[in-house]
Amino acid sequence: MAVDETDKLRTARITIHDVAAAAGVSKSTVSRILDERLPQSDNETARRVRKIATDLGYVRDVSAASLRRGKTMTVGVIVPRLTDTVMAMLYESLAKACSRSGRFAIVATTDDRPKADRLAAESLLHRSVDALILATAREDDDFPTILTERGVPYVLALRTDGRSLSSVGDDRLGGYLATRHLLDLGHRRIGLIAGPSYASSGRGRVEGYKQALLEADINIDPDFVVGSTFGIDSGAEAAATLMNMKNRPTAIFAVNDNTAIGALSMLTKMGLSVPGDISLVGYNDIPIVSHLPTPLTTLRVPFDQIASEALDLLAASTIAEDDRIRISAPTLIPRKSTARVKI
Amino acid sequence: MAVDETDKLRTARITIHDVAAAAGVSKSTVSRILDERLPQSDNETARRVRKIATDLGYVRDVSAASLRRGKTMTVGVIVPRLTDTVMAMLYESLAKACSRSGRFAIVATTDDRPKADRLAAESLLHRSVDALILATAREDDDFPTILTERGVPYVLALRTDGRSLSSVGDDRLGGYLATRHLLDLGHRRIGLIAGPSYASSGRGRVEGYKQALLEADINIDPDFVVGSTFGIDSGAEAAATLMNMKNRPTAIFAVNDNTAIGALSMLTKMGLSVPGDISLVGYNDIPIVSHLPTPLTTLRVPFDQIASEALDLLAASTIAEDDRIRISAPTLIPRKSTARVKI
DNA sequence: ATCGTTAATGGGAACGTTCCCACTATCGTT
DNA sequence: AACGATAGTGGGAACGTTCCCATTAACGAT
Repeated sequence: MAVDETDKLRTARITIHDVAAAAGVSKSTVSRILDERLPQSDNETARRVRKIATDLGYVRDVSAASLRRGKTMTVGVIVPRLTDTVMAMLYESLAKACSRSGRFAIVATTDDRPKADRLAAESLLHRSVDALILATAREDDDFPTILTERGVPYVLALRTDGRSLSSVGDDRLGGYLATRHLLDLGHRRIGLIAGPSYASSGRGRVEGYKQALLEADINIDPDFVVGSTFGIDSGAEAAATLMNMKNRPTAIFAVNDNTAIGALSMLTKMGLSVPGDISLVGYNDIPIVSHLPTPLTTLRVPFDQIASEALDLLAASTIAEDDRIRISAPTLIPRKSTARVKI
Repeated sequence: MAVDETDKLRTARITIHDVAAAAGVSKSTVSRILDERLPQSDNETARRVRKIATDLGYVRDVSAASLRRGKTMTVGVIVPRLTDTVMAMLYESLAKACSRSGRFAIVATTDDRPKADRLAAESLLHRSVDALILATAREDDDFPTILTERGVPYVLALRTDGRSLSSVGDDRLGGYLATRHLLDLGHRRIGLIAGPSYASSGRGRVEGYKQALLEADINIDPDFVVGSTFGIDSGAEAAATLMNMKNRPTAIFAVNDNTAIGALSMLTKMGLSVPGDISLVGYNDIPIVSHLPTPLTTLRVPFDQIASEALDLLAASTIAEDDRIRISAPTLIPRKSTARVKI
């Protein structure tokens, strides 16, 4: 008998009815008292019901609640891949921010395939997410338009298409700070590993770079701006290109830490010392770069803030036209990979 | 009017009723025909209903289905952190394997806090996952017991407690292969950065190391086995410890790529060349290690297979006593960080 | 021709919640 | 003392599915 009891407790789910019965009120009352969206009432009854609910170990059935409410309290996140540490950091920040507001973030990856964001979105929408957060925005993409047409709320993160609601880092500022840092160290010939043109993040950093050079009255040598992907290999190639020039740069600003790591490899391979022969700046401050043989000077991106702003944009019902793109400022983290230029 | 129509189509969800009405059958019939668990019937009606369903753009409401079925087709994954690339790889493999069986993997992180797996599990169980996959198992932990008592199906991945259903890599073999590789290159004094004792993965690799040395009739010098966490810094420290010995090793096997990267940093800082002065082997083959200045020799872990086996264990209703722990073999990937010992 | 067997169908009750609505009690106001 | 406003309560219908059950149709065997 006692066994049966505990057995029941273990398997059978405790519903709102059980709580209602135990408290001697109706299920409606319990539902209202436990509704986390309503202002928390502190009735005698309310307190008692809450106590009983926790004592009984009641947890709301999300399926039932979602079905009735028409909301799942779930946000879908689409990233190229989680093995890209930058994306993992973004996702962790988003997950944290979601849980603060009682929501849950689920993630799908596109595996870097260009149009795979559609599939990823489909799989997330099948799970009835309330909204999407995309970290895969490309300049020319019409995917946001499709989402709008389908009535799916979404926000772009880290990259923007310039039109959609977006929460991004201040890439222009970051690019400026990085370049300015190198200028302050006396560098005049600064190479840029520029990243792909489709990503707004990369483009912004390039603009910041140019702005800093202009301010310092330095001509922008187009040869010093080398395109790349965001991958490590590409960074290595770009570094080789820069280093094989006749009047080669004394410093390199890489569009992200991955390309910086690739550049570092290549420079080492070429027998150049960092920062002895050449200074190097990355971007993102992924955990590994502070532990490299030469800890990397880089820009720390406030992922937590970017995540908060993204959710904030989702929550807001109306958004002023000039507030559609939230921009969070990065911080320069000087480490060992940058030094005063040798004369 | 026409506007109203399209507007309705856009917002109002298409239900099984709509499909039934359009096909002139009952909702029960539609439900049965679209049930993906039943063998796909190819009636005249079945084909017609399926066609109409896709034409209308019907997608099953997961909340309603979950509520009624009592299953969510969702698997919860708990990892220490996704910024650990190994864990990101595992999660991506699990997500892929889940989607193959029509399920979805959601993830929660413990942020490396020892008992945070309870919280993570709680947050996942709140979302009514059907099962859990844990990559956080510790030797002495009673968390699995708790889960069993609560009747939550679970499988351990990458690490095992020796009792629970588990899908792991063959760490002993991996350790053996790594060490054997170094032995084959003529190394006799091989240092080991051993990892924390609570993780079965680390312990297995240590055993493999010892086995290889024993086979080669080499005494195991306990000083050559240095404990560590799985972190980069810790790898650096351990490498320093090893290199500061009077009769120091000519090769180091690091328990994972992170510690190997730390070790590489430290060795470089100490002015030692890899593999010129010292050979180095890592473990896991995370993407970055093939792009380091010295591409790292390491062991590739078959994450996809480990993920499949984990889901397989979840699916199996009964499991033979000797089949509770599935073991997948890793592969040695020789790169530039290991070379024949200098005489 | 009749019977039993199998296969396909539709009606309707569940799953656990939320939310609309009607109802009662309480309170301050005139 | 009577009144309207306000707050709290409970009944019951929804949300979209699945699944049990009863019914009908089809078919081969006797």
